[in-house]
Amino acid sequence: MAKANEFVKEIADIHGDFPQWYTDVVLKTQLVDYGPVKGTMVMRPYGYALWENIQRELDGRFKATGHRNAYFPMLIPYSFLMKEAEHVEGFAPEVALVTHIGDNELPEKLVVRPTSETIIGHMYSKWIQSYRDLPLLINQWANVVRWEKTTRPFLRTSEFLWQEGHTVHATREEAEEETLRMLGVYEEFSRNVLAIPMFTGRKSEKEKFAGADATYSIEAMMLDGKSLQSGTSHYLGDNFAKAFDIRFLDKDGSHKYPYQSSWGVSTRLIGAVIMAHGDERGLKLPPYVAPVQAVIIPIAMHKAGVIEKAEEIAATLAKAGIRVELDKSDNSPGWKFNEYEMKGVPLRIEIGPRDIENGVATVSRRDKAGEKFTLPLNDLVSGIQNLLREVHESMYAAALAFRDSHVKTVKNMKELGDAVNDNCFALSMWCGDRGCEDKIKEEFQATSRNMPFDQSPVGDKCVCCGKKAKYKIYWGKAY
RNA sequence: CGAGGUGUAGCGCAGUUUGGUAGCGCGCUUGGUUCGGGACCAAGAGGUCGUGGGUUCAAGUCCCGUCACCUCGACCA
Repeated sequence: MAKANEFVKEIADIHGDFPQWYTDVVLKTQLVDYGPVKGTMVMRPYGYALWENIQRELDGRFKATGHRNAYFPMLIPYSFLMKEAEHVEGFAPEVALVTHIGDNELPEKLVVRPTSETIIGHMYSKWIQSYRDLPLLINQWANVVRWEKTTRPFLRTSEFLWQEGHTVHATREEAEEETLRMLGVYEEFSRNVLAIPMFTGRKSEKEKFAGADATYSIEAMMLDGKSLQSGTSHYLGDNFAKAFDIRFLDKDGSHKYPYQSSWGVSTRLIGAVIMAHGDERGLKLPPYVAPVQAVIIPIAMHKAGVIEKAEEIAATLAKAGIRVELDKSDNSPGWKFNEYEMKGVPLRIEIGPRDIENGVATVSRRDKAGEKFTLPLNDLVSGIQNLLREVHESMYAAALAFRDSHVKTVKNMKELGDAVNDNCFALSMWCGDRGCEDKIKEEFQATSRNMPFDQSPVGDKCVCCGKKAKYKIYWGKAY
């Protein structure tokens, strides 16, 4: 881990702010390819399989909390975007517009959705009449388009895949509760599935979603000490309800505006996985989302019985629900070792004449590359299942230890600057003024990440202006 | 949009200064030998040199235009 971090620092120094190894790894491991249009990506099967596993895990959690999936159109009338003042201002500069069909100009421009609050708001105003229609708990899996100026595979692409939850509640309290519940789902998912510890908390006014009353985020620390906003959950108040005239008749017989939440995570999570766990050898995928959890590499394939044994083991593991792949290609074993380590496959199982003779398989863990040990063939399924769990736990522990050692509590601007320039997050008190946030951005290229729910103070003065502090907040350089 | 850079085989590049047969590495194909940490031998396939025009007996190379992409600064899941 330490070695990987040194490597990242070194590369980061050479190539500016963004580590080149990241792009190299993404391309070499065949997660994605560049698309023909700048800033778009083609998700290759290996990368898409990773996304499918993330989807499946998340979707199960959404269902378990009472949500249902639906789908809304990709094209949105431009006028919809205009209905919520802050929302237009936030998104208009980066939306793609459809202006023509063939040679005919459209009477009204269409927006390729950058997010779906507006079209969903429009539909919800038709769907919701009574308090009996609430709460309305809906999620959408979709693609969105945001034309950012600079793009990075997974971290910031012109088009990306995500899920967006859009809920409607009769009361403010219920909507706020939902906002925090889903933030909690994201945190739990990150910890138990992606093996990434997240800082959860509220974003500053400056950093919040255009049109929201409050935005909460999960923030992950990458191995170069930078922050990646990995998911957000917004409390929308009644802003969109008023803009789209969503009203319900309450028990007391009066019309009321409901309160809403929206929340989303995207393919950016794949970027988080790469940069929170990966190293100079390539990917290090957390077992519960790895497209291939264990790869079987037959040794001396031409010798009698080797292939047959490897196939038998593959079938046994697959039957037990382990995502297993047998590589029968005629590449040399050494080549295969490097290939699957680069691709981040958590476990490698070697099976050769020597193993068969001894009734074992030779196994190696990606998170502890180089170490080899043996497992008895007669109990391989539980052996592999235990190892997958252990790999997950040690990956989480390593990420947490790294993060803990890269957070510094700071009292003044010098300490804050030193911390973020030393690839750390800074935790400080803050007066809450936009001016101080702007100043920190200007001086150190660091932005506020979020304000943790545990607001027990680490001082009483703002780190920047020295006035009485209102909040405890994390700062960091971010992707 | 401001500054800089690059376009030559699937990928990475040399060749451009000084115009003269289109090259190298990896990958790919075929055959053989190998196989416990990125194997080796042999034979092959693969090119409108980003693009349009000009100069010249002759242009990847020189001149003019144009397009695309990359890096760095202002916006962002």
